[in-house]
Amino acid sequence: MQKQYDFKKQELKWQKFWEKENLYKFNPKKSGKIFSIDTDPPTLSGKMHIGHVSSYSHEDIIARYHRMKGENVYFPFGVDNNGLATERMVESINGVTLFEVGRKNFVQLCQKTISKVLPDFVSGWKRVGVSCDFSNIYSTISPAVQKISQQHFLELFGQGRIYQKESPTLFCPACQTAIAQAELEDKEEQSVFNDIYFELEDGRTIIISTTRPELLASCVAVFVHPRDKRHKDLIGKTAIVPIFGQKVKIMADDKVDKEKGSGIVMCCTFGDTTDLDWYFKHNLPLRISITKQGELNDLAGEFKGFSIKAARKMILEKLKEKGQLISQKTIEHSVNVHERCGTEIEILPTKQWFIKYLDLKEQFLKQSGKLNWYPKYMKIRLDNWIKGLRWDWCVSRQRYFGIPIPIWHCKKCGKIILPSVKDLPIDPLHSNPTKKCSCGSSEFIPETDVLDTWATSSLSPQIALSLVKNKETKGTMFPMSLRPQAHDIINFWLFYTLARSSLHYKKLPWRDVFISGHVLDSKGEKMAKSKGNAVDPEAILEKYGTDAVRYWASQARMGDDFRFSEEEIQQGKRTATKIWNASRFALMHLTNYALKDSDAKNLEDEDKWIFTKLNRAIKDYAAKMDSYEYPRAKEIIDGFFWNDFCNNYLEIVKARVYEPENKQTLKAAQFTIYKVVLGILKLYAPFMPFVTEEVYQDYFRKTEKTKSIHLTLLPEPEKKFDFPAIASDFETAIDAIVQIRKYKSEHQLSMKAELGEVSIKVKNKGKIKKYLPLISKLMSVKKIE
RNA sequence: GGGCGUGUAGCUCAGUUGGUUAGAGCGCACGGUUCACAUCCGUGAGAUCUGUGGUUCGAAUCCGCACACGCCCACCA
Repeated sequence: MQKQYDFKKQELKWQKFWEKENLYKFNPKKSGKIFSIDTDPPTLSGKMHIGHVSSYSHEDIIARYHRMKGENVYFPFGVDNNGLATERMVESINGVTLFEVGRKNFVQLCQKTISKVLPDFVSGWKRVGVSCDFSNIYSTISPAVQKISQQHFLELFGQGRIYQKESPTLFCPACQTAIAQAELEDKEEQSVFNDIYFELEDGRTIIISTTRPELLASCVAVFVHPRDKRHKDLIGKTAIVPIFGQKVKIMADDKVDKEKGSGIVMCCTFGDTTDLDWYFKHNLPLRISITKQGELNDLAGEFKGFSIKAARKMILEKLKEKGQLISQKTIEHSVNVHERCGTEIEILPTKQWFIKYLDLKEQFLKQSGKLNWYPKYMKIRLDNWIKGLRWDWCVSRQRYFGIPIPIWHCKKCGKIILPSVKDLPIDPLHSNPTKKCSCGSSEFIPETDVLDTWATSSLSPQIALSLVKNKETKGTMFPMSLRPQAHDIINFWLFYTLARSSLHYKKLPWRDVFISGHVLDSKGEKMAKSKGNAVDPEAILEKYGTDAVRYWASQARMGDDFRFSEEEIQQGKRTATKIWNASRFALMHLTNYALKDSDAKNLEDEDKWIFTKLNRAIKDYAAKMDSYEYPRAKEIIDGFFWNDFCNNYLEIVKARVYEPENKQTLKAAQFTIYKVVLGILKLYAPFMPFVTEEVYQDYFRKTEKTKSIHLTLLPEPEKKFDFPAIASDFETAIDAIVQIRKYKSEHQLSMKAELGEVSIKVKNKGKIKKYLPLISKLMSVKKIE
């Protein structure tokens, strides 16, 4: 063994070893309880960030723990390379836009680019030591996954839960697609609040304040608050919209904010979601003046063809000319933007496909209640979201690189034609139905929309399990054991998966849900590229090694965001070095020692003490791990290893192994060292898989036989090594040692200094009488009272 | 506006079902080792447990209120 632990060399070596040995390959035939993880497939959008390192470390600690408990762990890996995010990546890598190259070429380019970047992408996860089965990974755009997704779509169609409807939809003019409620994000924007005169039919004038004057052409009503005394007499009157001249009714609705502006508000189809509510509630006419491209249309007359922003400026100028713009003031307000591109969303009537599920809110809430939530309070977040749902799930997207909606429309009678399941996956653009339409026509119009990525990701348990080839085993694996994920996508991934599982199987998708947090910068602020405070995981892994970084990650409390801390990583590195070093030192004394259970007969009290402590640590550790409290488990093993084992046990046993009084006591010490070091390594293995493997391979493999520490079983508390009474007495002896050390420290003496004449007072002298010779020898003290 | 969470040593965090002197790591001070440790070990200082009112023989822990911070949702004309 080399003199110093070279993490770079060793980590790479063991990573390759695991891969070569297919160590983490799932074996469906293996006996034992299955622990299956619905791994979150990272989005193939370039680089792994520090948050990935953290969250996959968490999952991996859990996976490794269960594997070492003897469970058959199914820990699959997939990449999400379906949809808008991938399109954007492909565009930026290749320096083209999809509009330039056309749909067919673009899809090909996507496939090509994906296969190019995938190996590098996956290697990042391997470097983090994630023990997924990388021999068989899935991709959400693969034909197999397309088939699963389309098949489930057809199933919902059969249930009557898929419908297409022209309906006001959240629409992103930049991405040219419909988006879902969950894809909205708030953005603080500066805007101008414009006070505009409206004339009434009876000649009076009112003032209306708006930030969106370009929508005047879409104005369909004016609202006041029903209990606003100032405007009571306006209700029922008719106003004339400036410039465009349409006559609109003035109505009352209690959603109007009396304090805002003049307390009179115009309703346009559609300026925001309130307009939408009013449109439905008051049965208002539809006046759309904006196109999907974000320009004004015919209805806007002279402003047709201008962008929203340009038109806003022009209309304001015209109002000014006419004397109808009274005042303007700059305000900060938040607007709804598309989370993928930051563009302000519009509400436009478009034809979209929906999954009907608003009627199932109660059922979803019930399912949420049946899940085991870690931490518990995250359930409330999901429940609030479910209660607040207002729209059915819009699953169609007007994108190119996605899973096609498997539908044709008959050109003659308009009937919807579905493919049969055995022909899936299909792209209606490139294939035709196998039969004529019932009306006799054989001409079809393909559906051009693709499915929202969440419509596919929500089937992740089905996708993950599709990789399991053994049918019998697969049948027992749903619901899965665990869904690990971050709290930011509870409303997306977690909810949608729960909903799909409910719709298709009337079952929970998993038993447990584990929620992790985000990584903040060292000051506790959100990391963002724009702020320049993002941490590059490559550099950190390079500098400190994976074990050290995982050590930092494993301090994160479940559900909580936590800070990036280079100090904690350094602590991790120290721990890895200490594990390597202490093991090396301890095992140095075991050359030529062959483990024999009979050696346990001659255990000294310090051996019995450390065994008792180990038993305790094992028990506490397991309890914490079982409830996903790995930071606490790590603390337990840290304390046992560093304090009890290194600083106390090794220091005490040193003399015994250097100069043993007899063979029996030496062998008892060697027996203890063997067992305890191996125990420590195993307990650390889920956290620090590399350094523990290094020591295991170097010393234990030849005797333990199992080819990797990660395939061994965790130690269990053993009754024959439990000596509570002796341990308690021995603990008192250690207290006495502490008192002697204190005396020496206060007198600025070396710990080795001989205290011949000085007598030291210790507590509980009676209890530790039998240890006085040992203490006296260890601490070089003659007189102890 | 609604919901959730957090507030404990200079910093980051533990504190199980309320129970004798509130813990750890880092940092700090002092000392010792350097024949296991690109170090390590020891000793120590440092906390009116955010505030406030209550329940109790007893509260960091339970309850009410207030304040601060963070997040989610809604609003955002």
